[in-house]
Amino acid sequence: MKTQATSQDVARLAGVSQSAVSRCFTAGASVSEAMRDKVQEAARKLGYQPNAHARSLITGRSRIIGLVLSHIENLFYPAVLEQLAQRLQQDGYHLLIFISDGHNADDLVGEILQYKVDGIVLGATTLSSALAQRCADASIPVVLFNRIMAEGSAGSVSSVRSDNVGGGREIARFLVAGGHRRIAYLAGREDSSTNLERERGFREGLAEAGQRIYARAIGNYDVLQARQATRDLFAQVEQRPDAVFVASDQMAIAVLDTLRHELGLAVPQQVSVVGFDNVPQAAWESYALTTFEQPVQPMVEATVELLQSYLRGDDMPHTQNIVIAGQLVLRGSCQNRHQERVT
Amino acid sequence: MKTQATSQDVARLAGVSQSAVSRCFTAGASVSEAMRDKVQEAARKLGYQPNAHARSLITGRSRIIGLVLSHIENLFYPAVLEQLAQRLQQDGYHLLIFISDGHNADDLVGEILQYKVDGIVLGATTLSSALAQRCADASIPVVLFNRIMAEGSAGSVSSVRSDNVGGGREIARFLVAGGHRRIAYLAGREDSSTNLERERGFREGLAEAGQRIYARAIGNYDVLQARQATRDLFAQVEQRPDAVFVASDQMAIAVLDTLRHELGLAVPQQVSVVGFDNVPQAAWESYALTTFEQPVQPMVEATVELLQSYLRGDDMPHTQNIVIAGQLVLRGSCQNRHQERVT
DNA sequence: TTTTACATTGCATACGTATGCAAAAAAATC
DNA sequence: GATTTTTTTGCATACGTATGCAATGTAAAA
Repeated sequence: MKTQATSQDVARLAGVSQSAVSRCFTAGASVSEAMRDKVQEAARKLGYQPNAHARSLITGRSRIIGLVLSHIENLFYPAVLEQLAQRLQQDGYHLLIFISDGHNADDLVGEILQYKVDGIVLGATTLSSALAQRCADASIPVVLFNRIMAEGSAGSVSSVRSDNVGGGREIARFLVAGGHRRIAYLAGREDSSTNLERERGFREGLAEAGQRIYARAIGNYDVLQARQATRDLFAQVEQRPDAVFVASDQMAIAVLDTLRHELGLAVPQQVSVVGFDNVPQAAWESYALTTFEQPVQPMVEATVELLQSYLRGDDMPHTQNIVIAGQLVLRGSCQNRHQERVT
Repeated sequence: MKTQATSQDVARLAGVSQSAVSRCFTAGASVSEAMRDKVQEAARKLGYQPNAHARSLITGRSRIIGLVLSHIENLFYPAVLEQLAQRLQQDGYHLLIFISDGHNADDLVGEILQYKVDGIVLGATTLSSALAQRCADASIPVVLFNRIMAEGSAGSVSSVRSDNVGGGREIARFLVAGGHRRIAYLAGREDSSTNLERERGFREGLAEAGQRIYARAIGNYDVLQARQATRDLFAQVEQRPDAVFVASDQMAIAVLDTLRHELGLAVPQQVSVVGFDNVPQAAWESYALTTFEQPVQPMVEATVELLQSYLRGDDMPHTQNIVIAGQLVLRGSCQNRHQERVT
């Protein structure tokens, strides 16, 4: 159980002072060529690595970003995690993971604060305004990823999300243009900002064409509930929906399977299905799900930019809500119903 | 930009010494009822949270575990990450994420050492023995997750993996028992321990029945390469394979899509397909993939146990290789071919 | 009451690094 | 060569906590 080498050890071996060693490992410090060589040589011999904790203690920055996730049922998040981690790593930051089960949010914020993280990304849970205020008091920037705060919350919490309203609207227009007349909506968690926005846009889009949601059920972003909701929506054979917009790809895939394998309905011939997210699995040929893309890479980029401008101490609006444009991705799960009417 | 409260601040407000505050936040320290109340009251008022970096500086433990991942294309890892993070969190540990692209392994180990992590879990990359030695020198326990070191490596590196050999063998027996006579193998990365072991077990199982691998191609655990490999395997119509064992579910799903939608072959009627991992997507009805389960929960549990016994300083064999038993999960992607022969 | 044991508290120090300041050394200017 | 300017280096200190040690207070035993 050896103990790791410290800058003191390196200094002793190299015959210089500890501060000289420190300067050799600090970008932009004033160090002569000879000194650098001596120190690096000694450091290499001892396998020295600066102690990040001691460093952060004195600099006041940990170069750690806290990422809060809840159960990652949503297939959208693995890619987010990977890209965010990779992007931050380029800049010398790293992600510390916190799993929220929805009940421990209070303890969780405490733990996060202990690590004196330089920033927090909330990926899959929402923060009560009290907790957000606590982070703000500690002057830690918080970015909500793919969600926004409930109305009227205190605290300076920024957010990055895709254009949920626009996406919902575009999907409505697309389905209407495709000749659908009985368009259903399968909701996610009713209180989530993603669901609220997508549904709002969807209703607007339908209204433009004088339509309304023909039938509605709730899936809570849960696969099993989505399956049950599908059974409910398509229970009465007469006048069943001819299209359904499902609030997430994850659920949409479950809907597709339920329609095809349990209810014996053909997609897209009898029912068109549209999802939201464009998770990798939506492209799998067996599903070929038409969906609205949430562009992970730009969203991650915006998140990192937001954090960094905080860290640089830029003067900027205290809180910023960034919306990233997405686009409809057309695949095989929808059909144009005009032709069949004509014939 | 307020600065966060320190134990000094709390001590001043509560009218006690800094050490008293420290003791109130240290489990098992000697503190009177009255003292605890005073301090907690003051701490609450100031929103005090102990500084984890200062703490780890003095205790020598960071309560951080480094998790190294490469590009998480493999659908097996999201569940691992979540469960591992959650399990460690229960014990007051947290995961710090490092993404390896295969080239930066050297820098990566340096960065990990800077954070003085209490342990390292290598999830999706392999470590050269030199780097493993470096961690061993720093007396940091390393656990390889789902992989083992190349032969003859130095360093004390433990591992947790599923029974790849047994799984391969069982799959071979199952396919043979199902009356298949032209059984193909689609390999993953040829130098990976998972692929080597699965293939070895598979060959053994076939040999028991006097069979051999009828055709073989390489997918490198990559979806696109797996698709190309599928085309190659099933190129000649005559005497094409009647079954294929694919080294990962991820690839197996791509194989299924290629067979059905590109080559027009019916699964399981014309070809049986077996995967490995039992990722959640294997259960989706459109694939219904027969596969060998790698049980995430027990593997995570074993990993945590291993780390903790190191941290407790238990006397134990310097390096331990734990194999977790899995089981074959039967779904619809395979068919028994005996009947069709009889008729 | 006196002695002994024990629980509680404060003092002082150490963990490993970064950085302001002054001293020293080197380079540039005259 | 003398002086000024610039670069390089070491000294000393601070970051926020945990902990050994001694001092104090309190309860138990005699």
